[in-house]
Amino acid sequence: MDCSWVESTPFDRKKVADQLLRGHEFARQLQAQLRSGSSCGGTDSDDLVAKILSSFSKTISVLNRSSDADDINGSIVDNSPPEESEDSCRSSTPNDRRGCYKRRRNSHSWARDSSSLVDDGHAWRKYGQKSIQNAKFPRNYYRCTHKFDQGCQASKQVQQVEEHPPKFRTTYYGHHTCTNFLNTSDIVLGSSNFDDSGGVLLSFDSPTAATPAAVHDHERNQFFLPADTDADAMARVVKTEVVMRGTAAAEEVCSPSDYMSAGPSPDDFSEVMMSGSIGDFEDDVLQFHF
DNA sequence: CCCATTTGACCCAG
DNA sequence: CTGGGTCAAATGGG
Repeated sequence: MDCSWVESTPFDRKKVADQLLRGHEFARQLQAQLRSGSSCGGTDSDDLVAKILSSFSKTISVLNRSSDADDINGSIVDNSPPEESEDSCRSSTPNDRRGCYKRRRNSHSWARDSSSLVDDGHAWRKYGQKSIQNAKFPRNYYRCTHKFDQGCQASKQVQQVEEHPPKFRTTYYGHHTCTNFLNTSDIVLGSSNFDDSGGVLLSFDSPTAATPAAVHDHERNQFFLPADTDADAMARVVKTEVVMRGTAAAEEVCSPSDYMSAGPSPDDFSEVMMSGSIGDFEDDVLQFHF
């Protein structure tokens, strides 16, 4: 229910809706190309990816300007000096934890289902476990090990959702800003896991898309990549999504204009992939939430 | 001794 | 008020 940015200005709202629709349309075209199988190395695909990137970059840029630097900025980068609310309240009154933490609000998240507990290449520290109502299995809460020494805001929840074919749902929140990766080379595009399962579902949810136009045409932007989608094509779509997310973080570090004009280099992309912990794609579903 | 996990209490959003 | 997310003391392993 957090749509403060939507209410900011009608001008921004229209801009966001326009850019989302553009991105949506480009994505649809890209999807068509992927399905027709004529995308390998084609300049059309690259062109579309560039357009999608541009649209979503602009969208994020507008969002970053419109929001009060709370949700989007705060959840992605903790570049700003950490407000000492945490420390102060902890040190002053150890037994009174009222107001000592903020519950995560509508931060970006994406979920993946897997049949086993796979290592995503990041160091996680478990900090909680809760039994969830109407759920057979407890939910486990993890944060990045480098939350405090590097201010990494990434966290994840893992919950077993099925027993017989064991199925674990991992939901990731926030982005890794830490630099500790266990094995980077294996994580990104180095595997042939793309083609041995039933395909991958990419779902770009938009919980903040209260914009009428956006909701109308953009309720759920899904890409289903068939099992025979080649790794290259898959990488393009995922790259699109990941760079989108990386953009917001990048804009905190460098200036938006830098990013917009130059665009992400392949190196940037690799780094974003890492920090997003988009790992191997052996699993069934990979789902993003914005 | 250090660090990760466990676990009950605490806190907040809905 | 309740469910769920987080904290932090206690505990255990290396």
